[in-house]
Amino acid sequence: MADTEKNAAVAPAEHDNQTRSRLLCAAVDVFDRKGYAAASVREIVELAGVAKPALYYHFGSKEALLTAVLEEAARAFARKMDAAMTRKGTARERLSALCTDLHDLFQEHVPVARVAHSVFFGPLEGMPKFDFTVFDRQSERVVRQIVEDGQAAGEISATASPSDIALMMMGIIGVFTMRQLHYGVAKVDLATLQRLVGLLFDGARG
Amino acid sequence: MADTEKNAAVAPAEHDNQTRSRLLCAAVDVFDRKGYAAASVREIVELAGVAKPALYYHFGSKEALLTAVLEEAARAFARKMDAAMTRKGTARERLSALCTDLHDLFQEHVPVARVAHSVFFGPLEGMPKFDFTVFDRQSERVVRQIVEDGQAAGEISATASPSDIALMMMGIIGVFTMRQLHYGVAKVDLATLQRLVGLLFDGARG
DNA sequence: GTCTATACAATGATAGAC
DNA sequence: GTCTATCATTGTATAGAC
Repeated sequence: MADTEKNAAVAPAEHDNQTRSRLLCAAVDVFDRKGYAAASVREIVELAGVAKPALYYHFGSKEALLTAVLEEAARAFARKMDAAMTRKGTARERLSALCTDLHDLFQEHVPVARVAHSVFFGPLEGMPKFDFTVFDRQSERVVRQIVEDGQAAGEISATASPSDIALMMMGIIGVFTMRQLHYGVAKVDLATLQRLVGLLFDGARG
Repeated sequence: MADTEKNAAVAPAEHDNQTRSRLLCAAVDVFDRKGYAAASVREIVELAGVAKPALYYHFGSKEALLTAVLEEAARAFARKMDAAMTRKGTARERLSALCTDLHDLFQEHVPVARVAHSVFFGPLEGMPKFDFTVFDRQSERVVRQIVEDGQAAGEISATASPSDIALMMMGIIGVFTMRQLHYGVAKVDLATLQRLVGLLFDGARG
């Protein structure tokens, strides 16, 4: 009873996650275009080129499929944030680089980012249990760290509130992200992004 | 044939828009909790205490019901923005007041604001045709006007880009709005809001 | 204007063969 | 692991009485 299903070879589950990844890819596309609630499993499996039970075999439910998409997105986000944490340079340079990194990350994965964004701003009921505050907490943690380093180096006023500056950075990140993911509004290019960080440092007063 | 239905009195349609307003109110509540796509007309009419055909008599479809909600929200938003445009004071005071006004507007109508926010960040397909850029354009227009007035009065650096400052303001508005409408993240209080505007003027450098 | 009763399509999920 | 065939449920919308 213990070795009834592992009598093949050394590889336990090496057949092909091709079906699984095809389903994930199709799910992102349909969730993005229709929204999670309005997306039908029928359309997802047709786009993936598999039958319906394959989805339920690999994920168990439509809800679990969305969870899998979000968890993969959260891991990619966390990797970028960790990289931003250890980068060297002035606070201004590091915050600019953080914005550029996030800009590039979202640009490379627009559909996934749109799904995550949409679910984050969507309703609570009928949604999978997913702690979206990880994005917020990770962002704030990294920005606060950079700000405190900048204060220690004398680049940022010692009397300034790190959490206020972190909020301003979240605002900058929010505004360019929104314009990157939402159709119909003009995108913020990288040069403008750099100027916004500069404006936060230097002030509008002049 | 011309006067077959207006032979009653002077009042043409004064019976009671009670059913209509009850439906609008119930729609906001259900759209907020379930999201537009997952909201069922059955739940809406039950909450409103009317039967299903009453909804289709007054609005024609579930989609038109959402449109009615959004249009009312857009009118309330436009009124606040017009008021902010004509307010007197320094640029700093006017931008602070603008933030406070929007904060209060959203606070008084959290469910409606959540619905509008959710649809704005939601999918395109299956949604009513609604030009969400009116919010963006109105905000930018008002902020730019205040910034240009501030530059003319010497309160804001003449070399600063009005559109950059407008983007920063949109970021501030975005970050406190997001934290006001989304459950699970700490709200930004009014005092912090004032400090953020101050930070935009004075800069983090100190 | 508002109701009861219903038409009819589409949904998420499963049983059982292979 | 993947399929065909099917289930029970729920969805939006409407016909017709009052």
